[in-house]
Parts: sequence; C-alpha cells; structure tokens
Amino acid sequence: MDSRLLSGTVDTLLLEVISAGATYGYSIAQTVLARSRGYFEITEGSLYPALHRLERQKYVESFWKEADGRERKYYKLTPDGRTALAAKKKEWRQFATGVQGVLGGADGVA
Amino acid sequence: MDSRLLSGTVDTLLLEVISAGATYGYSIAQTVLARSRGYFEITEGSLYPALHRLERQKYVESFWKEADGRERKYYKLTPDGRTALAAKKKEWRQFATGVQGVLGGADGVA
DNA sequence: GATTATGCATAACATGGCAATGTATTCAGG
DNA sequence: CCTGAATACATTGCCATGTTATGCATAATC
Repeated sequence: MDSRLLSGTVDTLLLEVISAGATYGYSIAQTVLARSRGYFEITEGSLYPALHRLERQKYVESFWKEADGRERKYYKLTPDGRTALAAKKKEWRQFATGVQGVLGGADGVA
Repeated sequence: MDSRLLSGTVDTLLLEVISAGATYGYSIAQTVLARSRGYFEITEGSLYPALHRLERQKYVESFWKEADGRERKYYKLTPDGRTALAAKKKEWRQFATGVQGVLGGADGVA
C-alpha cells in the first residue's frame, strides 16, 4: 500500500479502536490490522508517535497497568477525544465522498 | 479539511481528470474543486509540483498550446499513466474499504 | 486604473508515516 | 538450556508531500 494514503487517517483509526475501551499500543495495531483485513500495518515508528501526539492533544490519557504478568501502557479516550473522533469520522466521510465524486464520474455522484 | 488526508490522493485525482482528455493545470484544479463539491482546493503549491512529478514518472506528457488567446501547458495521459491510474483507483478502493472496516464496526464489514 | 481571475512556477516550512535501531520480557521449539 | 519469535515500548533520521508565500504575466471586469 502507498503509505501516503494513511497520512492523516492513523489518528482517527487509533481513536476509534481506543473508543471501544482502554487498550494498549501493540494491541491497537493488531486490531487495526485485523479489522482492515491485514491491510494496515501500523508500524512502531508511526504507532507510538501517534499515541503520544493524541495524548499531547488531550484526546487520550495513559496509565501503566499490569496484565498477564506484563507492564503495558494503556490508553483511554477523554471526552475531548470522543468529540475529536466524531469530527474526524465526519471529515473522513466527506473526504471519501469527495474522492468518490472525482473518481466516480463527471457529475460528482458515483 | 485536514490537508493530510489528501496526501497520496492528489496524484490519483489529477490522473483521473486528465484521463478524460488533455487539459491544463488551472482547469484541472477547477474540475477537482467542482467534482468534490468545493471540498478539494488544490492550491498551486501542490498542483504544479504534482503535475511535474507525474511527468517525471512518465504518467503524463505536456505540451504548450494556445487557446482563447492564452498559452497554456496541457497534459495528456500516457499508456503508463492509464495503467497507473487503474492501479491507484484500485488501491484507493482497498484503502477506503480498510478504513471503513476499522471505523465501521468490530467485524470489519461495515 | 485598479482589482479579480486566469495561468505557470518555485522556495521555505511543517507534518507525519516508515525503516532502523535499541531495550526488555515471555513463550515455544529444538 | 538456549535460541528465536512474539510481545511491548520508544526514539532517530529519512523522505514524501501539502501549505503558505512569493513572483511574474495577461485578460477581463468594474
């Protein structure tokens, strides 16, 4: 896949996964991979910076927690994050509709 | 709109517009704007570099031509460009499906 | 005559995904 | 037991690409 396509979408995907309940980086990447049918391999180099970014923006909060004999850094959505996710999902739909309009046909309606 | 979303999609949009017949930069941008219902404002800073990029990749060929008392630089698709466009459109569909899979629901099928 | 639209182009800047690297633990196989 | 793979977090440097700003030129509009 052309990695450029993911630009600007990763944050939305991460927020969406986290919105289902507190979870941690590695698991988030696995979930995204599975739900995209193996299509989106979010590597560490984009995963962790993205999570830190979301935390700086106060869209998520992190806390270390032990589970299965392992220390993991969990992330949970903040109210701001929930608002941002809704906005981003809406933006995605508009974006996809726009692309569809250009690619789909001359009249803008696929 | 979050400009990051467009990253990696601009080339595809330009190729699609050019695929309908030789046309020039300014007009391409207007067409994309219209077909996306005013959503995608491809500014000069991304438009012209993108066109030059596509030409370097041999996806389009350019030629100056006078029309309406104006010199314009026209671009037309090459056979390679047509192949690339088809691949990019397919990639876009897979990408959109992937995002839908993550955003749409837990089972990956929206 | 000034502003807007048309038309091409480039430079500096910021963003963000990727590969590579580093560290550490757990678990399965030989 | 020991080696490798999977799990888990993190950072650095690279690179591609979109944006803003700037520059130049002509045509149309007010």
